[in-house]
Amino acid sequence: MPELPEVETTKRGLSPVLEGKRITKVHQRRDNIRIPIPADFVKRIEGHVIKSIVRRAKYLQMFLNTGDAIICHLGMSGKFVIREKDDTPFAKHDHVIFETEDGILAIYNDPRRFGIMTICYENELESHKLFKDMAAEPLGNEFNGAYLFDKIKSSTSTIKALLLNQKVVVGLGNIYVCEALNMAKISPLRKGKELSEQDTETLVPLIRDILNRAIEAGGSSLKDFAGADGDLGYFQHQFKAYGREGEQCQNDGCEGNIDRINQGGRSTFYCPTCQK
DNA sequence: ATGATGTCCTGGGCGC
DNA sequence: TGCGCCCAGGACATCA
Repeated sequence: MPELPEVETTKRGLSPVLEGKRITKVHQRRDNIRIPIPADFVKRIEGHVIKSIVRRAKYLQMFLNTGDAIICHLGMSGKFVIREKDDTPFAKHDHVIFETEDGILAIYNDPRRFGIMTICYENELESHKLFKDMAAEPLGNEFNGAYLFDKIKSSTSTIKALLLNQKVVVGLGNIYVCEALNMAKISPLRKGKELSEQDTETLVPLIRDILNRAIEAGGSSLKDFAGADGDLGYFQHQFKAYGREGEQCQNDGCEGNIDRINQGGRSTFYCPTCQK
């Protein structure tokens, strides 16, 4: 389930393979993923050079020397696989493949097709409907306790829903929201307007901390990349609350157990004993 | 305007 | 063994 750290890791894995490289061939094997792939997608990329790759929220933006930007979202099951070009046939869910001038394949594979692959002019990115309403990056300077407090202080939505809302802060998904709230000892059931500025001052550094540690774990996974199977962005990571229903809470001195509840059709894992 | 719910999609796990 | 059911989940669309 790619959230910010997985997308960042994917970006760091793609950069050395694609940046500065000419894309000699694009294999587009479907018309759509979650939304249609533009009809001129292949034509606008083939023969051109990827200047740089940037992560924004859970999106990758690949800037071409033509002034176009490829926009890519991994959805929930999307990933890039890197391998040298050979005779191996493409797999069932290999939807888009970028082939570089030096014979490397960057394969976008996405079984559940919740991802996005599209393209737009670089100078229209900021006003693009996918990006125009986005909140601050959680690892950027703009995101601090006061920022978060201001975004949620009058909301009757739960803090769980608010942290998942990309207009409040981007990049967080179900897993890291559960983890951050557990570490902050804040109940996912509390409404935004019930949090104090002290609460948000506690929460923000913990969000940054868990994201940074996950990115670090992702970076370690890339070091072994040459010997691995070529899958970018997915790595071993231990969570303290997520997926640990029935296990003891790991917070210092807490003897409660992790519970699993349903919020908005999604599972929330939290400790009712210490998360108030 | 805000918040809650529905929707898309496939593979894996489970119960019978 | 196989069938059907449910679940995972990001973000937009739609409804109240």
